Amino acid sequence: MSNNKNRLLVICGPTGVGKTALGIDLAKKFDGEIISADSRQVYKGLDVGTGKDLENAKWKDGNWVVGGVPIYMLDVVKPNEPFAVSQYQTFALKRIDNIQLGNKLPILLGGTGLYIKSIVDGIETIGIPPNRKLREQYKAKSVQELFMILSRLNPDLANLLNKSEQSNKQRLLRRIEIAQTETTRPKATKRIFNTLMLGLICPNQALKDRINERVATWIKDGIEKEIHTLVMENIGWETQAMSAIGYRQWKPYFEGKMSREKVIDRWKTDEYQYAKRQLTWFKKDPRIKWFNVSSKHWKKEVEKTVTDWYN
RNA sequence: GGCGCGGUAGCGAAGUGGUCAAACGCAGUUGACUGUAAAUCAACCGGCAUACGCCUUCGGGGGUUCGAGUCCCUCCCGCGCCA
Repeated sequence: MSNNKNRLLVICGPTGVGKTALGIDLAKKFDGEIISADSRQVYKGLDVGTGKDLENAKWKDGNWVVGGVPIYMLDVVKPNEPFAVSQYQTFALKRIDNIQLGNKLPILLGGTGLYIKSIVDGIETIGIPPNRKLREQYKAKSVQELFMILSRLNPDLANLLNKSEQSNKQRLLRRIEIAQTETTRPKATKRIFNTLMLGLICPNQALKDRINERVATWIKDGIEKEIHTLVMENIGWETQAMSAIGYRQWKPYFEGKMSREKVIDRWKTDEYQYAKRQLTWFKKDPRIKWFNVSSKHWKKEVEKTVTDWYN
């Protein structure tokens, strides 16, 4: 396959900067199709609060199509099912292959850094599945104990961990899992693309404003009703899907323990904090070309960058 | 008008004579993160200083004390009860 045929355009950035709109724009101009890289939009039934922009969308052949542009990796699992990067990687890579085979430009678009990483860089240990038994067994152990266990299994790895990682139970459990299966590790998928990575950004206050506006819109668009439906369908608050921002915050409200107003405040704050975390992740990737959506000609600049790369 | 309770760092809230620049939570800042990633976790978080440290704080003012956020007096403000 020639280099030209192996293009992958990536659009990333924090929540609320307008990634989707740009993606659709570029898809139209460069004959592309979009693969969403969003860990919560994969869930069916989580529409309003995850910002799936489906107003003018049509469901066609098992996928959403907006303005003639297909968007894949939305609504791929039921809200009571777990979903992880490995599944994402598998499905998304297949999609990319298909799009390239159809001589179109795949556009990987989203705010989930790890998902993007799984496509662009691969994840070495991605073939090691979670060990539910182990997780259950070690659930009650302290962070210190887990660290000791890991140290015994793989001292070198343990010593590499920084303070943050050493205190992170979730991550420690995962590391123990990996250490235990080290010898039988399956080969990881590694693909090399001709990649252009675009990052969208805007000044802090502007981002905050955008987030506040979006939240207001989502409330108007019926987030409460959507959650009510999920609750009626017995989707538990503890599910991965319901841990999404804009959903989990409503738990105390539905239980009559918190006012609507407070829930919404909490929601906005969490949304903003999330955006900051996304930025922390993306900022350290030197391949990303950043565009400030508050500046005047950012779209033209983006188009120029893509054109230069495309030709 | 009387009695009672309370005013602590951006917010909430501990603290009752020294170990208090002041627990803890939230917010904030910076960051980590290769199968939960919209998750999970870390550091910092009065001012100045890289740091030893120095300086200014616990409603205002005045006292007691070697020493006060902590005790006394007084004033201001909020809440509750009685008038």
